[in-house]
Amino acid sequence: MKTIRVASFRESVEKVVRSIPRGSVMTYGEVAYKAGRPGAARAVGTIMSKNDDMTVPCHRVIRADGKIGAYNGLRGGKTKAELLRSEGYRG
DNA sequence: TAGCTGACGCAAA
DNA sequence: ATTTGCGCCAGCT
Repeated sequence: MKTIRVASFRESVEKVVRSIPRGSVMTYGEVAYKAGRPGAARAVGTIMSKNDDMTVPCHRVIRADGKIGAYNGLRGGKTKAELLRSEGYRG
């Protein structure tokens, strides 16, 4: 029998972001939708901002208007734009 | 438990 | 096309 653990929205979001293939990007709204909470794009941003997990390619999550948005800069001076461009994203 | 914060999203001007 | 304002949701103190 499985544990009765209910994945927090945060865990779902991290899982979705982790599933984003290299060279591709997803909007906060899309991530929220896949995480099971359509419209929670804001919450996704809130979660990502405090996310210290390097296993989550949070830099692959951009805004719905096409802008890159913000980034914690945990990569070491690398900007979100630099990382995305490095992976093949041109915008 | 309640209130504040913020890597967003969309509509209107 | 750009800027401003309001609404939305989950996390953190």
